[in-house]
Amino acid sequence: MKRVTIKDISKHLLLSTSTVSRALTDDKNIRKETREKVLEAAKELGYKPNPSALNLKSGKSNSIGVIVPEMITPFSSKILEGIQNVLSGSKFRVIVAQSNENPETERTNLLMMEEFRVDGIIINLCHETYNHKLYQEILDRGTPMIFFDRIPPSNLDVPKVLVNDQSTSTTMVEHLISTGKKRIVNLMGPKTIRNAIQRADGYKKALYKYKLFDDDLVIETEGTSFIHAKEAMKRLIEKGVVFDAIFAFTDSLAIGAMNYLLEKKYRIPEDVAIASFSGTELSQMVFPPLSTVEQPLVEMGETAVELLLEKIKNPTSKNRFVQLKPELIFRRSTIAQQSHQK
Amino acid sequence: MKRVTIKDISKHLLLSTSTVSRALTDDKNIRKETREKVLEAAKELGYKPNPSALNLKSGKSNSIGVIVPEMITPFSSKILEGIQNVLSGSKFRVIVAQSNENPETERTNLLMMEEFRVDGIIINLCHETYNHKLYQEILDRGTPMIFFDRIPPSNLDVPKVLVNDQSTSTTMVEHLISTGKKRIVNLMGPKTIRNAIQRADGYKKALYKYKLFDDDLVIETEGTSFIHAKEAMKRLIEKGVVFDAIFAFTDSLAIGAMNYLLEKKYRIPEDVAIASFSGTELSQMVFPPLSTVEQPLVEMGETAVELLLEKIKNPTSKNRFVQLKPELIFRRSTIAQQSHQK
DNA sequence: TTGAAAGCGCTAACAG
DNA sequence: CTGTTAGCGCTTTCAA
Repeated sequence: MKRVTIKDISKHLLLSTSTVSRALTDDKNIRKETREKVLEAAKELGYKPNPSALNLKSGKSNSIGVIVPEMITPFSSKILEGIQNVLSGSKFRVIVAQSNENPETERTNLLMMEEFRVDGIIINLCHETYNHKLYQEILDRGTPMIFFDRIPPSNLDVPKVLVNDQSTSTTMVEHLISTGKKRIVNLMGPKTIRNAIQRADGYKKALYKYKLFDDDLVIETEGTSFIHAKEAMKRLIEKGVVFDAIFAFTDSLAIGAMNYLLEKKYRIPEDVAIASFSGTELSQMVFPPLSTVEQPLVEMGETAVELLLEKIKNPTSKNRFVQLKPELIFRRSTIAQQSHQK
Repeated sequence: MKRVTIKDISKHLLLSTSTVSRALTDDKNIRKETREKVLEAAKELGYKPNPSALNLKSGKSNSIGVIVPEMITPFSSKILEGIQNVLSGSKFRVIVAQSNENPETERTNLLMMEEFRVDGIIINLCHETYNHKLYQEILDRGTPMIFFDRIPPSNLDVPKVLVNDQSTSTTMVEHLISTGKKRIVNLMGPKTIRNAIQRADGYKKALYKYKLFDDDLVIETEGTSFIHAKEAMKRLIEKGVVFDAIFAFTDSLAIGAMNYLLEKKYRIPEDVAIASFSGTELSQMVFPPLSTVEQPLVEMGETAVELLLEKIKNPTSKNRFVQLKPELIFRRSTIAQQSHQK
């Protein structure tokens, strides 16, 4: 019941606590046999270091805060998997908080992380600018922050990791064009998210190139849930816009749009092809499965921690900006199959 | 940059640290004006207590460990939302770990939580019995544990929270029967999960009642992902089993089965109706949307923390077993709509 | 009502 | 190579 401390070991072995500490910390100033004796006793007595004591001493909390906008989709889950890959077995623990797409909640989470004295924060924003000042303040007060996926504007000099939204979007939209589609909608997500704009830019580039662009084809959604996509599709159709394909900001939006269309008896992809951008299991969980830009999410998580550990070790290190390479996956939502009855 | 400590306040005010501490901890042995003076100075200087120091003193870590089998589906996300609802603004922080449906990883996570000296653990098992001994050991060593959703066998006396799997399953299956279905498959999930068996029992009860039971209709899956459902469906069909409805253990399994059938040109629900059990957004994200037993997941998370806080406050308190009431939601996957062209 | 001092578990500077 | 001592930030006796 009572935890074994370094003192217990020292009493047991008739040594001083400092000697025990030295053995445990692999200090050079100790005789080999002594160290071994201590290590053995530690194991025997079931000694586990007390993190609070370590933390008090070092002034660090040995924990890393991860703040994500949501955990409804498997997106954040994948990121966390990457983070845990790197951190498991290390002294660091992971504290997770969700902002529920609400910048005020994000603010609370950030302040909470600071109070907990986390050694660093890894964050995926839910609004591009809302908490901009706070990010700067936290950085100034000495907590390193790494941004991934939805990052702040470039006037904030911080380490970042994401995929190249723009050029990948262009490629995906070109794929749609290559299948013969001419009226491609961009279901672009909210303008308050940087990536939505980036991906829209990539989309535009492709459409300009093939002289297919039309303002009516770009439609903003109020949020990122599948419900927002349904609303947007409704608006679009009521407005009388004709379209034969959709390029959506995320899997959730693509799915919302697809379900709305299926309900209205559209055939996918014959009447309307759908492509999305994300890389979560969701794209394979719907029918027909979605063509999508698959981001290397686990790797993104891993990279984010690595950038953070770098910053923790050397706070004055240069702020790196890592771009990962996504993969384009083509599935049934954009490629018709020859039909055959069951 | 440097954190403000209680000492800084004491120097600033020419008081002793103990007085400052008293003011901050709402001790009665302090003059009102002194307290106010201290509080004001604390605010002015931007004082934030150092959790590590508190923890070292109290021997507690003021953190709560949450261990979930997966975060691919929004299930755990909802639970975490409930947990954060109760805990936000409290002194407790939440440490999350995923077991990836692997009992060995679960074991590692449990030991990690113990090393971190969490004040308690909230856990959703990934295997009914694998780590049974370890649960008991951790409890014996003094860390309270609350189990939710997938709970251990009843010979482990611990607080638990879940919904009534069995009787709710019966009701849902009776719904399928009421729509005229006679050959209802139970896609039951792995037998190593208690709830799978419970739900199967509920299913059987309904089928016995209406004399519809047939051993061939019960099919176990190897795991809980949508891929396992596809495999199971394939096996079932190859075996030549005739069926007109499916009752699935979870949303993921229901979705996997549905997609497999849609691919094979079955009509849902006309050829095969599908009902599931879970309560995540997933059931609404597919087409047709799934009829499902919607569990109050946020509430489940809230209840779990409350049970835990109770145990933390009073370790000898009786182990409560809370059953929450789920809601049956009927959607298009079991109820055909009159068809009309777009 | 306040201050001085001890101590939570651990590390590290300083002696020996 | 090992022991003594101080101190991280805070709470809590014990005295005053």
